[in-house]
Amino acid sequence: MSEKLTIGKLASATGTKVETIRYYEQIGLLPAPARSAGNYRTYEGEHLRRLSFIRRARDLGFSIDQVRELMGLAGRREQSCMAVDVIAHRHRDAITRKIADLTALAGELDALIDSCSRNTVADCRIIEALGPTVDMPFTQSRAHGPN
Amino acid sequence: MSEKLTIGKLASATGTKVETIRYYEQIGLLPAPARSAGNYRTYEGEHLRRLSFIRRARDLGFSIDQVRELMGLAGRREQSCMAVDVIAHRHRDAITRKIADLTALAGELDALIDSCSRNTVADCRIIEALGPTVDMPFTQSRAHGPN
DNA sequence: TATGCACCCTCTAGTCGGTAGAGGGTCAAG
DNA sequence: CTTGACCCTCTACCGACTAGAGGGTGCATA
Repeated sequence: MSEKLTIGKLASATGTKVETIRYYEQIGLLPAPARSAGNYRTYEGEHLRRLSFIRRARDLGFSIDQVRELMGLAGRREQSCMAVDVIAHRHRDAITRKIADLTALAGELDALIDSCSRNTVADCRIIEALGPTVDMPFTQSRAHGPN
Repeated sequence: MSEKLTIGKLASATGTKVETIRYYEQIGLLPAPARSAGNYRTYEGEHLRRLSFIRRARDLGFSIDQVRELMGLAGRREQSCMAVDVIAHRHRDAITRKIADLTALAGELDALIDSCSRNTVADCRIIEALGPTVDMPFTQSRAHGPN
């Protein structure tokens, strides 16, 4: 039983912040460990395994709910892993969509940036492109000011 | 002065939710409008212009702080628009990074998904790849259960 | 033995950009 | 005069943490 860890050791072993570990315990993602005489959390190898799993899944962008699902499924070793596959695919699809969205956004921004003449704000095409009216954006508002 | 708008009209004119408009007022992004006798917000053309600007910038992914900056700059018409250009470029760079991160992630996920044999969880390579130990993930933990 | 320091504890509040709901008031039409 | 759409404020919630206050513990060193 030399595998006892303080929260700090577990944190550095998994590349997680101490606060995050306590947070995972609070939301029921990581089981509450035993406590020492001085009320310190004492983690075992099992916690290390679980937290590593959580970290890897999180690093791959799975949500906490997805991680919960994956961990639930991981325990049922004799069942089909189709459900696991489905979660992974869904996540992959979401990432595909996100990349497409960002790429479209990047295109729009590039057009905006290219149009900038780098002169004064008065004829800045970026500001122009953002505003609905071509001339006099916000000139009235200086009376009561932005913010 | 036929340009007076209720919050609902402003919302549908700009494709914003009513709650979001009130939120923008609360955080000082949109100036507080005059009130009617019945305490209704009464917006003018200027508000419409400002909110349209905000919406477009937000749709392009600028943060609220960036929108604040852009609006501050938009008023100073005689100054150089270099600062505007800088904000746009910074945002564009952030998006480039995000796309790269997501693309890398997608690659990792694809490898994971390809490796799935679609048999039982026991030999599911997805679960395996997530866990640090190849055998017996979480088998002890079923005693006190996940969550 | 005292003291210092790193580490741990709980509890609360803040981040970002809204969203949702409770519990009420206003306005115009029929 | 009632109905229903709209508006008001206030508060709490979402995800996934992060930060800080105010205190306790454990160990090494003087």
